[in-house]
Amino acid sequence: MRWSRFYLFTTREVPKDAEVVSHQLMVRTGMIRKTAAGIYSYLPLGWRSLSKLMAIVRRELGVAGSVELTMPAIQPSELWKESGRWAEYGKELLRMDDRHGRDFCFGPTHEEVVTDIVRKDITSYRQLPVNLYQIQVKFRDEIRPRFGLMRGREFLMKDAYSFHAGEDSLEDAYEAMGAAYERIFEACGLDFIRVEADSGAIGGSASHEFMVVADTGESLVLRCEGCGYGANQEKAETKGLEAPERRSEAADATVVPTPGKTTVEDVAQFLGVEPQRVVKTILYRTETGPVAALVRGDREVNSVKLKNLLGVQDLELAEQDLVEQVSGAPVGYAGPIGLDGVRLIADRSVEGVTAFVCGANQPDAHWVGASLARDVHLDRFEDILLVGGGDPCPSCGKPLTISHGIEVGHIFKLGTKYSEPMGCSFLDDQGESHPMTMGCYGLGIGRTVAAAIEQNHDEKGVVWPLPLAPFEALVVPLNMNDANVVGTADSIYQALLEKGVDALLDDRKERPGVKFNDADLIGVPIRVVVGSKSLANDQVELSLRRDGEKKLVPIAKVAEAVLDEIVGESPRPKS
RNA sequence: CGGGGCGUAGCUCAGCCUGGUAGAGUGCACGGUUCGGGGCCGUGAGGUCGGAGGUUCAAAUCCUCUCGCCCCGACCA
Repeated sequence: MRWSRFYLFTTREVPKDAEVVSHQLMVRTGMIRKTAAGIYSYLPLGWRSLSKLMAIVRRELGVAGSVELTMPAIQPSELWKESGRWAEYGKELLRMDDRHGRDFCFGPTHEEVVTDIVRKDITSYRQLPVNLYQIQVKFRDEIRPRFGLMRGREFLMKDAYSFHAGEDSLEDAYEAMGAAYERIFEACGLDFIRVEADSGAIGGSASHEFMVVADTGESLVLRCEGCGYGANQEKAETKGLEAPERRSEAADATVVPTPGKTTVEDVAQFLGVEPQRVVKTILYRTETGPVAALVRGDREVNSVKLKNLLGVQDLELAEQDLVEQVSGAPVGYAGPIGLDGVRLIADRSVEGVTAFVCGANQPDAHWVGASLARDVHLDRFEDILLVGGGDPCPSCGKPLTISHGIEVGHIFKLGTKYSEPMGCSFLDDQGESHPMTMGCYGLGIGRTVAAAIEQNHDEKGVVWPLPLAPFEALVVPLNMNDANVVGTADSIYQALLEKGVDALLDDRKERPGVKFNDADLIGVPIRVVVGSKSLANDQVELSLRRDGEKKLVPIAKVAEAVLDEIVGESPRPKS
């Protein structure tokens, strides 16, 4: 491709609405253009990188046994009503109606559509398993789209769905897809981790996320350096926290005034105890009534764990009125002692806490010297703890580290969540009908490319890993008025094309400085600079964007040398 | 959904408080110079000041409404 005929316009200015590097660079390099909030056009340079990723995805999913199709972006409400999600899915679902007043939505995901397809074709266990995928534009009406392609409203996603006669078959597909994801992200040169994720209250028996470690990531992941355990924060467990020092417990707990002390920190300081000795009582509202969650004062409740444990649909922090109604005191003074008519769920972190402090269920007062055994009767302790960095690993006990991650892929064992209500069933060898067991597998195309930039850039611009680079090599003639320079550059460019190298020729009549800066910005991995000085010795300059080291190469051997670099840059299989 | 901020040239922004001829840098066009890291000199084109209404002799500037965009928050008692 000749730059002068390509559609590629870089900018020096950083767009004011771009906060993260990947967004800034994608705009500055002319990869994307915002069309509306959270909605982007993919310009030619960006589309080339996205296409490279899509090619890798197609290749690896083929290996995993998934078959490509394309489903409609616009979906009829009937299917969503069948699965129940028309009512469940909130405002993120973009709904619309047609001229006849029929309801539709712009698909944020395609479980309903694919299930509808499969139930019409598959009737026997002999036809299973089935594994289908598509790469398609989706829409989720996010409250706050941000970070460019990282969290857009419209986005490109690969989504795959598998259908099985049973758990074993699902397990096979799940592993095959997980392995494919690892190959894909490895091919992209990404530093990623696979972590356990929450699989929700309904259906799913397992779920993993693929996270790219980056400070700009919006998710939190916990990892163990020791044994390789990894989980996102919603799912993460811990071996058990060290209990605060035991205290002998007085005969009775007493209520003390704590005027205006509504936070654990304030109460602990006011009473002169460690926050670990406070038991925190958090009230939630659910569709099955209020719930009180107990957690050690220095820790937080993991509401996802709590929600799963209770098996409820809705779980939200109780509003002020409900808190007063349930605890008889304003927010800040709830406690487990004498808290009637509310389900009490205690985290394991409170188990060993003796002589503790807790809210007295009356305004401006707390209990001190309370005892679990004497004052609160709890049958058991649950895991509803939000695990943090430093907590012991659940499998080996070493301290976990916490980091931000960008979720680039998510694989999920769905079970029969969709197949059952939608009647997607098959006959087994006994002639009995069963709903199919399903898996689904998502991979964010735009987000993965953004993550790759997030992880591969310097102060001058993008430093593309070769597999995702929009071009593999850039040929830069420095002086467009020098016929020899232009001619040599052109013949090198042609030679590269003949060898199958994805090459870009910067044939613009620009000053060298402009060309160098643009070259650094767009980050093409291999650069061939043709200048009159080295040309005098029949040499050109070859360098890699990654390290910038220049070496002189005879003109006749340039194409060969570029090929060598491409081979050298290609990811090697991990042993 | 709550709070805050911003909409002025293609882009980044001044001007608004204190009403009176629409500005800079960059980009773009043309000419010259330069030709290995966004060089220099000159000339020029380019703006319904987001939109509507109001106040005023006069509104980018003050008031009201509206649209768009951005940021923060949306929970730990």
